[in-house]
Amino acid sequence: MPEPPPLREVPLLACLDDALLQRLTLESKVESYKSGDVIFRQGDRTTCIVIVLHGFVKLLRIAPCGDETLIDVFGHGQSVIDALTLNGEFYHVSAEAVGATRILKLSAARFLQLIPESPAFAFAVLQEATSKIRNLIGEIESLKAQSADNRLARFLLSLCPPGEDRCQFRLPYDKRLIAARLGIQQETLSRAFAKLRDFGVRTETRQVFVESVMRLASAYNEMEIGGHLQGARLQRSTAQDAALQ
Amino acid sequence: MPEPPPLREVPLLACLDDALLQRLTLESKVESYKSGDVIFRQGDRTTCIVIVLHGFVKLLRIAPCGDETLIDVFGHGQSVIDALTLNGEFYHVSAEAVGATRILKLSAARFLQLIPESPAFAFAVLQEATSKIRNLIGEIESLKAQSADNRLARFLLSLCPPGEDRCQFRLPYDKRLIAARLGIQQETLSRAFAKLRDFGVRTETRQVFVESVMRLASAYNEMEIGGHLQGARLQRSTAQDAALQ
DNA sequence: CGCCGACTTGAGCAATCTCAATCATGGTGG
DNA sequence: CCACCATGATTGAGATTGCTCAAGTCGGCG
Repeated sequence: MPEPPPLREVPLLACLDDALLQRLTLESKVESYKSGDVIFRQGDRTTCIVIVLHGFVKLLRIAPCGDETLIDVFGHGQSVIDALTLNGEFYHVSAEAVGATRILKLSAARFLQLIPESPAFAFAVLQEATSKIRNLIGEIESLKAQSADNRLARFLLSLCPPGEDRCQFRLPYDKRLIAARLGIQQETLSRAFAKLRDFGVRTETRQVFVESVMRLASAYNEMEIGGHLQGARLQRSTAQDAALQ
Repeated sequence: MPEPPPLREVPLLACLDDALLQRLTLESKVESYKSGDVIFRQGDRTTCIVIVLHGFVKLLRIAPCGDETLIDVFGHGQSVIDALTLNGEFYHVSAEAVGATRILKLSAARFLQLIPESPAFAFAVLQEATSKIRNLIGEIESLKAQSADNRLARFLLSLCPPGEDRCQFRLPYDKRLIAARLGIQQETLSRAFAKLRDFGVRTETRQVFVESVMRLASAYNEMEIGGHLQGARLQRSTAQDAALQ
């Protein structure tokens, strides 16, 4: 179990000098949650910026009818940037602890004050935001263009420790949550794992053994072809009169 | 056909004083494209920030196998913020003109210089980025939790001019592109339109007539119940040992 | 030992895709 | 002015993917 990392190791805060870091963390607090606890709720007024120190935090969107859709999962050292709003508005997602979790809560007000004061900080926040955008775009691509099997393969590839071709690792959280992350049901996830067995992926509950990352990667790339080229090449679209309304 | 809007009307630039706006636009240029022209290509070095003056710009992700996935569509006055990278890196998406389009290309280098110089500008950029994040989150929610019919209804609702209950409007671009935006095939889109006829939505090619926005909105909300409550309420997930790897 | 939760597996069903045919529509050239 | 072609849109039929419901297994823990 890693100790709460020095705040310097949090990318978002790495650029702050001592004085600013001081000011930012003066009103901050470390909190612990148990699995399922709500950290903040969609619709509540934005009061704090959350940084995960230990464990995982999941972000959900809650529809009027009560449906919960998993948006993102954050781990060790990550800042929950999706929730950032600049005008003291309201959270547009809810955050819950996954397993026992420890987080740092920064005051949103202080956080926002610092942006104009420190260009480096503003830059770091922007960096975080653009990288999150890239992330979400990848997610959308995945959801729109890939099958459940593909998405699982991609997910597993992202978990393989770099460097080794044969490797093993633990799934970071339970399969129900992984399924939600991939946008499928747990039964479908189970079957997707079963299909990957043919490509050298074995699982024992949480533990995953990958015979060859290369093989898995090429399976990932060929699956869409192996199936029958489902990914639609977009046609040209015309909008002669592109005037809206 | 609206004239190219004064740059002051572009939200991203509204906060700049004359001197800074001058500096930013010194190296900028206005360019015209015809339908399908590539504005920038995924993988190319990031050289400019694009603002749409007239027409539409679509963003695509291109997979190694050649599949193109539509990520986003931008219209009049919007800045193509998804493409922003801070370290003079590479575009991670491609941009193409949809119909005849006129855009403003700002120098990315100048753009980045301005961020530390003007806190207000940094704030505006960040604002744009966080609002894009909200947007993409909505997209993901839609893709994960809603049926094709729902997504179309939601899309149409977003196009209805505010205030009126009975209304009509033109679709901003052709149905193939709309289908791609919703993550479905054009045939499926066609059938989705057919289903909405029962809820007072009629179409004549590009023109859409909505009998009652309220009715459409309630159809949108009830469809998931009317069907059979497909949206999975997420279960609690445990991750006792949440240590990654 | 027995329960509970997480995971797996099977069977049938629903949503969506694919392929193919048809039908408008608008522009073009004779 | 009209035949003709290209493009977009619609519709039908069958294949596929993923979902739902229902058992059944496995492993840990009181």
